[in-house]
Amino acid sequence: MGRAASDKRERLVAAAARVLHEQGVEKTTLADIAKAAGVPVGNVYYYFKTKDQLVEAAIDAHAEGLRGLTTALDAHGGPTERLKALVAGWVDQRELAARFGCPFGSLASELDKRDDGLDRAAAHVMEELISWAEKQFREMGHDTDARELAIALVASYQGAALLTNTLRDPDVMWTQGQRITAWIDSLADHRAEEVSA
Amino acid sequence: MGRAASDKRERLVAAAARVLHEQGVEKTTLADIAKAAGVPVGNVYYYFKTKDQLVEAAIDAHAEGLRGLTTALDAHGGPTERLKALVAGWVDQRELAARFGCPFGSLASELDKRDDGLDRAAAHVMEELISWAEKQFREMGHDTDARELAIALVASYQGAALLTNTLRDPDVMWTQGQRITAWIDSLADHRAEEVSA
DNA sequence: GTCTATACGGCGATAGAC
DNA sequence: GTCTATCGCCGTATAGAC
Repeated sequence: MGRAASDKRERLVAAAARVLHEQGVEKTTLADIAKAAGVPVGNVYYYFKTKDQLVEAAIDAHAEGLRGLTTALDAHGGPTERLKALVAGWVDQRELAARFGCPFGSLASELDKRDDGLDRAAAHVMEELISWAEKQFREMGHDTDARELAIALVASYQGAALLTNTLRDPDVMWTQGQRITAWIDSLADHRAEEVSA
Repeated sequence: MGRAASDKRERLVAAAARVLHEQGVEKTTLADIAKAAGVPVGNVYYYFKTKDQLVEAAIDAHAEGLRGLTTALDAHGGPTERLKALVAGWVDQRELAARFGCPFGSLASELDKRDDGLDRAAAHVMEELISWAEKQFREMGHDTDARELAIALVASYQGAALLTNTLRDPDVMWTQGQRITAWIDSLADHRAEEVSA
């Protein structure tokens, strides 16, 4: 595989991730993606055998982006700061969420209607996010309910993103982000209180 | 319009609401809905001019179902009990949520990708739910932040439903329902504490 | 490797018999 | 009012020229 080939493939995947977010999986045609990537329609099949494979590549791109984010967060601060930074990143994307919802959540929601492997691929990415958050809560001293808290965190965000989108109001995400941040802070006291007690 | 006509119309709408939830809007064909309703395919157009009008009728059915639920809840107990009963109802549907997500949330999420009026129709139903919850919080003495709390409640549920669906695990909804219920209880103390203080 | 032209199937919607 | 047959479009996927 040559250099130019990889370049077009990357452009297709990047365009797919963006357009699938904006339009949804079922409404998006290969022509839409090809046009956004600046690639002739029929040529898509040189890089991807089916539309589903292109969707899967877009999911993988989300997975890599998530890994890049969590790796960057792992480099600085403590678990509480890392979780709050995660939320802050979500709040920063509130304008996008108001227009199209959470880039990955709306994708997962749509893929969940399917029986093929694509729904499980999306589930795996979501699981990675939850696991990372779970690890942070465990570091904060929440040994027994770390996973429950991680799910509560991600659920709060996903629900806030859905309402932000449905109500077309970025302020919803901002307000809920404040709530979630305060909630994380209240959990940060957990170990400190036990230690000082 | 005769009796038989209304009957078929109702069957079509009921089938549409169910199949749209299970398969999603874009993946569902008129043939799927007609088959589920026991009505010949082409005959659908006697009752609905377009597919979108049938989807809109399904949204209206959700709206009426919601109104029936809130009306029933209004008849008993105080605002705290009503909100907890609402959550309990969601938890009871956790098996369905694990398979297909929240019946209305997944619909709203998909319709949000569209420009036509259907997305606003879904938004209106979501707004009704939020407004009802807001009223309950206001009755509980949360005058200033009732709407913020109502959005937090609905968002928590919608996010929990999304993760329940993605992870294919009804226990997620059960656990998060417990959390939300405890949270409502903690808010119920609000006015009592202020009064007793 | 890249792109054009086209085959093929499916779905929304219509026409018209009964 | 009810149902069948069918049209026309569009989207995926393929064949094959360059």
